[in-house]
Amino acid sequence: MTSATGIPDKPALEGLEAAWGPVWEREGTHRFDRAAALEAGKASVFSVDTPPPTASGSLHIGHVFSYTHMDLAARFQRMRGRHLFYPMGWDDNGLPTERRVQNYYGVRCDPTLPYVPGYVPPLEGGENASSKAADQVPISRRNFIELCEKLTAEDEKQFEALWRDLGLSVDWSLTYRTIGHEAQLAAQRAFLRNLARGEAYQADAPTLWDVTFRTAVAQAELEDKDQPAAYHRVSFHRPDGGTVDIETTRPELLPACVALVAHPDDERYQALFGTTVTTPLFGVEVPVLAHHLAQKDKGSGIAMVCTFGDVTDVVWWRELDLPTRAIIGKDGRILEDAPAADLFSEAGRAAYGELIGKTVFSAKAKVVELLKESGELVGDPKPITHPVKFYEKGDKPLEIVSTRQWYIANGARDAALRDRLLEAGNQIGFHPDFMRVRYDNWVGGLTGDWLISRQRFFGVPLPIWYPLDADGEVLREQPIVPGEHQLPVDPASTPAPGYDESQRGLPNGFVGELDIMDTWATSSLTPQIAGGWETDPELFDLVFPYSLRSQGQDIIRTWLFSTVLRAELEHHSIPWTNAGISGFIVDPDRKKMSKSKGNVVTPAAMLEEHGSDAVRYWAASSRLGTDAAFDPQNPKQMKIGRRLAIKVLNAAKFVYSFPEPPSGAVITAPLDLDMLAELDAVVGIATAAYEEYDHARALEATEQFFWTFCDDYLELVKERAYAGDGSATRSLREAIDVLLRLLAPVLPFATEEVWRWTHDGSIHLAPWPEVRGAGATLGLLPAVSEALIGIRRAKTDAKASQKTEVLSATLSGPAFLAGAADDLKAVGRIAQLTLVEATEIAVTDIVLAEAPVE
RNA sequence: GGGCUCUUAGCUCAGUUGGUUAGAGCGCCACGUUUACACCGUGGAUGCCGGGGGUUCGAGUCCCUCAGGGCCCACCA
Repeated sequence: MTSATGIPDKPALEGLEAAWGPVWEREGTHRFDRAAALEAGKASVFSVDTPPPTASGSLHIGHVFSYTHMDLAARFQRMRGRHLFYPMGWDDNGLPTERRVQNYYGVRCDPTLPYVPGYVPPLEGGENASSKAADQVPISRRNFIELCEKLTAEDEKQFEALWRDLGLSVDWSLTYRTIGHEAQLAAQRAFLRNLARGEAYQADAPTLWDVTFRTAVAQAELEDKDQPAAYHRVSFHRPDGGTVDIETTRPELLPACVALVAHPDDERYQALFGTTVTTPLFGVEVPVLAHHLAQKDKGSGIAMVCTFGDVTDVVWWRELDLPTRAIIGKDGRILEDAPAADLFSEAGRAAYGELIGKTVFSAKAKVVELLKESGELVGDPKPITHPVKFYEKGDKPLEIVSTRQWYIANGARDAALRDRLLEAGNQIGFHPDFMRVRYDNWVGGLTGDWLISRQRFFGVPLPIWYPLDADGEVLREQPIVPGEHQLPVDPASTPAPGYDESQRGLPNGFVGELDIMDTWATSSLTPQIAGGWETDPELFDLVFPYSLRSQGQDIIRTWLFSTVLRAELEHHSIPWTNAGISGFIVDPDRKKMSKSKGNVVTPAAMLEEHGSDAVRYWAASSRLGTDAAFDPQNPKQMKIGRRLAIKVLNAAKFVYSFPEPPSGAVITAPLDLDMLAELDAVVGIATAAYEEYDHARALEATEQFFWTFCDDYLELVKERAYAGDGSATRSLREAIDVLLRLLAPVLPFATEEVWRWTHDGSIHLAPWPEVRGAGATLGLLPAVSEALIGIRRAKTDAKASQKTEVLSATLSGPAFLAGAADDLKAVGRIAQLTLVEATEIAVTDIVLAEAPVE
């Protein structure tokens, strides 16, 4: 224990972070006391499922905002006597890390290369390194992963330092990494159990594909972006020599065309249904079919179906049982061998030859050129802007490629599961409540199961092998799984159970699955990872379901949903009883603040400039779910918080400067009793607000009272306090003790500094103030304050100093004002005060002395 | 196209189940260096509560409608 320290002459906010952070660490202030929690029982635990920030990204103001909200709830509960289980994770697995490593070290992964021990990358800290793939040195998968681990470890150190500076009351002994051993174990175990129950399965199907990262992506990771495009009117040829014109934005997919589709009711095309037409340039015969999804008013009303231009093509392809003639490879370039090549006309083969190896973009230009030459392009392309699906982290449109992938059932194709998930959502307390709608909408709108496999390198491997038959064919439908005791396992470097490594890739041998799991497949298990699921049952029982999930609203469809899903599948339980959803930060123009704008102030610089308490105050003054405007050029809210924190230091110093109340001092003065009764009411409001995760309301009520306490009460009792009046000095100390604790969640540094002047031990482990039921107040403090304002106004109007003596004045108001008449006389420097009973409070007949009394 | 959310002072926002004369902070104006605080104090001015209609004794609050922001989802020929 750090013993009580002296009260400094000039208390300051500077240096409090550096002073108290290490003390909290040394004293274990934020440590989860498992033994005590076990003793007190599960109900005594408050467990927090913390969002693991993406380690390779940078923390921004939005993180500070939402992590502070979480910390406010945690600190409140800790002071309420709950045992806090408050871990922190780092999401260091996945694509953002890979991308950052590529740029930082100037390398890229090529799994076919051998491992080079002691490899030294071409760049170190090359933030401005070229991101052009051509300039990046190919290295082995193992070398690549080593670099990933190295870089994320560095990032995580910086993140932890920032969070400590911000004063997050995380138990830093409870950290995890989503690429770490525990996370891999939990992710693989959960997957194997999904597989055993039939919830995980593999399927060969058209998949949304990012050509830059060369991986499949899931529905939850999609983002629409408006893109320029053009309608190209193109003529197909009827057997009778006539033409059918279609409009397409993707003429380069003509060689992948498998049909034309129009609406069954469309009279213009009814005669064509059941006939065939031939494609322009390539001369492939394709059927004209009817389908209700075709829209009469779009383009020419008849659409070309290609494998695959968009998700509607996939629907048509599936429902009309069309052939697959894909021409786009996983690298986004036109394949060398077109599946329909033998159907092409002579000219078509020549045309296709000119497309091979081209990107979609250049292939399009080439096809348009050829169509113009052949006269099959009608008119000029009409430029449009339309939404196109992108991977949220990518910058090229997604293609649809047919691949074999792993999925987890998410209710999209299973009404019973979907209902269970909706019911789970109902059981969770969303804060604010309307955020549940976003969850419901997402669950209700799912169009397919969750695609969890990724064709990447840095992530948790799918723990699967496949046998090879005597001909060396991979038997995909007979996956080999490890026992749970073998986990975590990397099938790329460990042989399948029952096989020797020498049999890898050989007939009658085995191959390891190379795909890894999507990062959400791991982070959907954060409660299980942090809580020791299956590895520490005692702990898991204590903390699961968690008390609180805290997160941003932008990841309801990903993290929140997937966590509910995994908990439902594995435990038939909700993962947490409450979900606190923070809004996001908008810039002064009401636009979502984006990193690209360049006006981003780093959190570290902000904490440095304003102080952590000030930044926390800013976050705390916004309610959950509400977007907060933030102008980095003019951070007013920070200044207000800073002012409050400084005021706390000074007011407390002032209070403690009065003589200590004599032992046995009793609070008798009406004004003192009334002030404490008001404070009691504030405790009630703040407590109820925090219990509802309404930290902003708690802060507002507390802050409002605190300023009244300083500006009015403190002024009114000054004279009595100087004189050593026990009622006043005791009241002041009791009040400041309560106020400090009410403010402790928001201003952990300033309140701790002050608390330790007179207490051993941390304020953050002090009990939250109790409502004492002090009863209704007379309203004496506000009434006297009003009278005081009258006196002050008279002096201000007279342009006189507040020190000016009042020779005489008349105070009218309720009779109870008499109880504070002496206090009013003292602070107002009133020589003679006459009391007149009235319902309205007013100070009249004020006669000021000529000059201030020195 | 569907859903959610917001619109209150110049700015950022409170405003509970409808209830006197609608609040706070910032900013602005004036005054004041008072034995906690100049990173200060005191006082003051500031409103078609987005528009329109309705319910009610009474509407910032409830209902309808229109307009405008923001977000999510859907659509992508």
